Amino acid sequence: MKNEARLFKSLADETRLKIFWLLMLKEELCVCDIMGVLGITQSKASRHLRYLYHLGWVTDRREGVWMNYSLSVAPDSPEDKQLKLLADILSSSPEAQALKDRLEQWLAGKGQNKEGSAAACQCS
Amino acid sequence: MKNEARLFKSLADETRLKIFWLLMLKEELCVCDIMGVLGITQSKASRHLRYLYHLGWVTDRREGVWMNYSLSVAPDSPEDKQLKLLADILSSSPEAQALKDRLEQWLAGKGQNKEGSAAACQCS
DNA sequence: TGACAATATCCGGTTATCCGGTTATAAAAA
DNA sequence: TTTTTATAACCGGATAACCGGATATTGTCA
Repeated sequence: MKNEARLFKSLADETRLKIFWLLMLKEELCVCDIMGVLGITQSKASRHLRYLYHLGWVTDRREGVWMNYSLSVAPDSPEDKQLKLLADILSSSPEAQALKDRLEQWLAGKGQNKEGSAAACQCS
Repeated sequence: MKNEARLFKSLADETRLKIFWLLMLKEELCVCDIMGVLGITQSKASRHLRYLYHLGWVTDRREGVWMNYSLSVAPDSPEDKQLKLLADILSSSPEAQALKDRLEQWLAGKGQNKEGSAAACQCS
């Protein structure tokens, strides 16, 4: 059952849990979005995203300089059920609601400057 | 979301996962059952069981010298749904099936000697 | 009471995890 | 080509997790 334990280990870190939550809310986010919304260092954001990537939880999509991440579970797969349950658990947390607000605020601010272009990442 | 992370951390250890699985199969087991079926030291079995106890996943019931543990989730509670999903995930593992066999074998062997008494724990 | 059996806790050693800071890579822009 | 920007990988150091063996605790029985 080593695989199963490893699966849960990926959910056992608060930062990774928040990243899961953000990606369930938004579909696709770049590293600098995660950094900005969670207020963490680039090193930390990237490290956890690669961790999830190597486990197969997320896929990456390059868009010029930006690396976009999104959840990569097939609909109706066991992983999909697990994610739905995870969303259930997280959504009842007040902290998760606050994060949702911060995400929307962040994305709105991003849309203002250079709304024609792909993105405007005023990181730090 | 610290609480949620801690919750998943309790599932992130292979031994604890196996203990969960055994308790889902049998309802109530003493420490020496866990030791015997999993082939682990007494120290290890007891430590993980206390860990789960302090998290509220299991309850203990003293029966003379023996300490019996059982899952303590209320029916239809969020934790109950989590456990059902956990059972789902684990049951598809071949290792889990093997464990189930070993458990039945162990319990059968236990019933033979002293079948009138509460138990006969030929530990080690 | 003393001896014993099952379990809990303590001790130290090893390993894994997480972090910030730094450096390397890759794509765009100048 | 050089520079800049976004990201990935690497490097110690601090902390936490896990383990086996030893010891303490608790209940039972003679």
